[in-house]
Amino acid sequence: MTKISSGMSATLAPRVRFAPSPTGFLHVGSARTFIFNWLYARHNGGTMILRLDDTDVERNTEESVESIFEGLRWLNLGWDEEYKQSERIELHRKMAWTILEKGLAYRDFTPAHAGDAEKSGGQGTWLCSPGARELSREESDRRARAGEPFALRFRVPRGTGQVVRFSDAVYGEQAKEADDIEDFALLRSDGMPTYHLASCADDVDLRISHIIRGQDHLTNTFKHVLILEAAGYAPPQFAHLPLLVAPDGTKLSKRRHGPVVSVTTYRDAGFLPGAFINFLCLLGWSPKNDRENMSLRELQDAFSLEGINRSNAVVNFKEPAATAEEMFDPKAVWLNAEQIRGLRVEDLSTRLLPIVRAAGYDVSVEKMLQITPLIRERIKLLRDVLTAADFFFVKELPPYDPAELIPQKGDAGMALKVLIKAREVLGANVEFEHDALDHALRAAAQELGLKAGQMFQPIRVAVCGRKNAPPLFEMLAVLGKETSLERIEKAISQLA
RNA sequence: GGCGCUAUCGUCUAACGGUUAGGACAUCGCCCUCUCAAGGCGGUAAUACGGGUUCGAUUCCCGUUAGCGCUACCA
Repeated sequence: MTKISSGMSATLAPRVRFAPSPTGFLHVGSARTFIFNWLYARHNGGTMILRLDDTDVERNTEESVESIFEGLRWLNLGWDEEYKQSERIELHRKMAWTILEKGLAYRDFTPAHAGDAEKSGGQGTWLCSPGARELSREESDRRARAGEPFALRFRVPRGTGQVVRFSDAVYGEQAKEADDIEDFALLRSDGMPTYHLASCADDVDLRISHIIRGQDHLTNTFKHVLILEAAGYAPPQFAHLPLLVAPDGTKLSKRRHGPVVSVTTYRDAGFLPGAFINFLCLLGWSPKNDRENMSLRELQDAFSLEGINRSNAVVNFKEPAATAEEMFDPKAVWLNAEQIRGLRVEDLSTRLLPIVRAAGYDVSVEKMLQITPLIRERIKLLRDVLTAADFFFVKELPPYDPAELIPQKGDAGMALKVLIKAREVLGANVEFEHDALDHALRAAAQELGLKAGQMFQPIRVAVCGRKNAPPLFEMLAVLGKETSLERIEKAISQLA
């Protein structure tokens, strides 16, 4: 009976929505749901709708709304229409009364039951409050008029052998016996709509064609189908996404897993939004052709509901982590490093500069532009710039162990000899540029009868304070003659 | 407890019923090399278990086990 209209909506430009409830920060699972909806809309020339599902006044917070927008803004994908459920309550109630009028809902005057019965010994599921369902309409109306509070419940067609069905784009044909569904609430006793009602009423009103959401809603969908049919509407196309789970196997939650599940944590650690999006897309979806590092445009072109799989995906992270990098899923970090390397120097430099300045270093645009190519292949997260290039930013090097100056198979004497020679060579008329420095320093090594590595290491440590660093000549060129010589001088005095 | 969903290397995944079960990350080794990276090459590593169906099951069916989800006047 509903085949025709749902078939039609599938051929029209799709309308999809992301509907977070503002009860905490935007977490990675929600972000992925947003991204999949967005990708589906953009791939099919449809409309992306953002709807704040804020009917739970008790738990909603303004900070949460702000935090969700903050996360979405960083993703930088945008949306076409925006709604707030709390401003649409009348619409929801209207649908509730329609269902009541049809006799498909009833008033339940029993006080809210506090989910205690099922824990202790209670067999099976709670299905309805005894007596409430059988109350006559006259009696029900009378008590309501008298001002007695009630919740409005859906009258699930139990005992009729009816089976509720829908077809999921990801999980296939779904069926559940009405006997196994409890009389869920539509309206709370304070008159506020429940999630199920509000969601269905809004989806109808906003003409949502495809509901793409987490699999935790799969079993709720039977209730939604019931509501929609009772109100006289054809259900949209459903597509449920496999859940993102923590390394411990449980659904990601802010409560259990902390800030690592917050989108802003990734942002603050120095992920590129594109890499983060890319990573999330690969969780529960595959382009089926072994492509992994993809641009937003490529993701958009390749995206389809058919590519979504059915099993939960683990997001790896370590909560107490030694370094920021260890905290995140290695694949996410790799993708980020990969995309950083793919950035043009100017683009990367522009992203790096604010981070460097926020850390208190006064660095010019020009200087940053010189430094960037030296660290582009050495950083995985944008914030790594602070540890990878710190010696470029400071006037004086922080203290380091002079023993580091000693080269392989050498001793302090050799280090000293090298540095004195370096002071001489670099202090002379050599141009501070790669090739010239290369020639001069290699010649010096030969003169001293040393291997190139033995020559370079003391100089490297002297100018940057550590063994692992960008290539020496490039580094000296950026540091400049004055700073380089100052630091070599200091190293010499430390060895003497 | 009831109902539902899921099950391929450590992780993310690929494989119209016929493949030496492929790729990526991670890991290990080698090469390149002024260190560190990056890059190149190679290695280790998987179809949860038991029954069917079939000439032939990772693939289809049933069962077991395990995990997850839902079971609120939360969403």
